[in-house]
Amino acid sequence: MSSVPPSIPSPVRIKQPKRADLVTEDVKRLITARNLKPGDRLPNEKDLQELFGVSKSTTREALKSLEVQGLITISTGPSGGATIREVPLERTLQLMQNYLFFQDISMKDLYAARTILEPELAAGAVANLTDEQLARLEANIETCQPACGSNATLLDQRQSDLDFHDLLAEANGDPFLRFLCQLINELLRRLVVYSTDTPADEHVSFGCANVRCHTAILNAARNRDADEVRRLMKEHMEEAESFVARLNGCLDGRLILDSEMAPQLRGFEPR
Amino acid sequence: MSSVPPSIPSPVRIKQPKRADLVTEDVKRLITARNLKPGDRLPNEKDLQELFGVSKSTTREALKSLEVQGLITISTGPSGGATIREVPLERTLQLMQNYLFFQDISMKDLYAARTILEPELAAGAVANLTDEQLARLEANIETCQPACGSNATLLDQRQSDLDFHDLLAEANGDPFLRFLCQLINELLRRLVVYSTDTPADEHVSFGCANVRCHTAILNAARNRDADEVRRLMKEHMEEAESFVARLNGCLDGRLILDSEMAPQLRGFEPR
DNA sequence: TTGTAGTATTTATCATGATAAATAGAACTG
DNA sequence: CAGTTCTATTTATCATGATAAATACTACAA
Repeated sequence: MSSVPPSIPSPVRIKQPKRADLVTEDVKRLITARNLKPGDRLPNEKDLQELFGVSKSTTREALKSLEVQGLITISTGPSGGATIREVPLERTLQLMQNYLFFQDISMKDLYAARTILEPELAAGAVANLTDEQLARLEANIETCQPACGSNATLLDQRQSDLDFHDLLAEANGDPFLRFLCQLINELLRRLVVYSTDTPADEHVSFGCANVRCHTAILNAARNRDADEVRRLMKEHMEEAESFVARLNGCLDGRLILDSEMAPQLRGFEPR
Repeated sequence: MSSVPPSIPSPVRIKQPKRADLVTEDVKRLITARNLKPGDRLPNEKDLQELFGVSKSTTREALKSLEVQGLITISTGPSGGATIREVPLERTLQLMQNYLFFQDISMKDLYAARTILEPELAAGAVANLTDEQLARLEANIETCQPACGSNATLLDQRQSDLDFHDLLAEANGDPFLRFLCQLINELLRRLVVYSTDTPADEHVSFGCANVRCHTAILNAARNRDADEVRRLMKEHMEEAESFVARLNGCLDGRLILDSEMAPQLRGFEPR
């Protein structure tokens, strides 16, 4: 018999890591150790097989893992293979939604976080807003003017409303706060559904209120009045939450698919 | 399982989605459509091959993708194969750290978000805290008493300090706010490094201040005084940030590996 | 110069096993 | 009954191609 001691049947046996996962880790170490940057290339499949002493299928699974994690793209052709890339925001948001799919997140929860974060995000963006960004904010408000719209148009407006907040997020210098707000915006964008029997005029009221709030925020931002922006945004969030509640807005519990997301997910990287 | 469908050469080339990714999407649709829950099993490899009309390697890559995303675990043996699971928090945090690896997040950014969120998190937890949780908080404070410790012990105390905040997070009823705070805690836990030449007594001061703050927060929590908890936590965050700054704490820019994380990542699921 | 056609490289996908390891459940044993 | 062994099932990993498709580059033609 071998020298391995008779494994004591413990309640939790240690799961043997799979080779592909070990290779994935090795590649990550390689990235950290060699300080590889987006655009740098990994060795091709054949070389990786030799480098780590594993078979083709194991190598391919490891690369698949890195691809799913958003860390590499793979292309065919000469000088093809795996290229490191900056993990796209969209990819991260999608992976996060896999998690939230199983959590019982309510609209109330989302708005609780939003009411805390958005005012600070907006206030922090005020100082950085360029003329161009201010112009885009103004243009966005135009788009959101609720005219006589079909129901589909009204839903489109809910999407455009969110763009206003994404634009503000872009102007904030804090990448982490930005990320948190983008996450919330994305969740609202993908998962909010309204009951079909909601009267259209309620939606119109919602749109009008948003336009009013956004306009006020934009004006305060033009005056570089961060405190006022914070105050207005807080009000806006509280009002918006009550509108959503009145419209029976709730979160759709479903898995987001890759194909619903931005094209960068497909792995195409211009340069 | 025959040949790949021919593609018509169009003027606008769209990146052809890979088969494995299409299969991954199909499985996700299956999960949503059939309302599959954690513990439910997918068909085995062979059946999936037939179901989707793809080869073994493609099937395996699709399963690998789902596994990396944390949506399934795979086991061998009779009645083995892919089992749906709730995406573990740890998995999600790791995937998110892949994203943040490329973002230039500073300690200041992290503490900005923390100072906004933690006070609300703590205040929201007060009403829900059970006696058992209060006891655990108290026990945690004991652990963090900075005695005469080696440098390694001092760093361990930084980790234990974070446990206090994780314990509070657990008691908050809002799963989304909880998630955000757990994310921050995890980032601090994994990525904060201190310069080696920091005097030990500064670390001791830090530890003492934390114990003081945590004690005050615990007392206020026992009195179910949410406002006081909020106020104390805000103070605590501001003080902690200045301590970290004085200790030259900064974020280690590296990729987190699976093996650093909790065992649930390995795919083991009791039941 | 500009566009096209050819060529070599590399991944994508398929096919078809073989051996090893993990595992659940049945059969056996003290 | 409790523990062990046997056995069938299923994935893990390897091996070894073959054909198809995407792509970078080069050579050639208008």
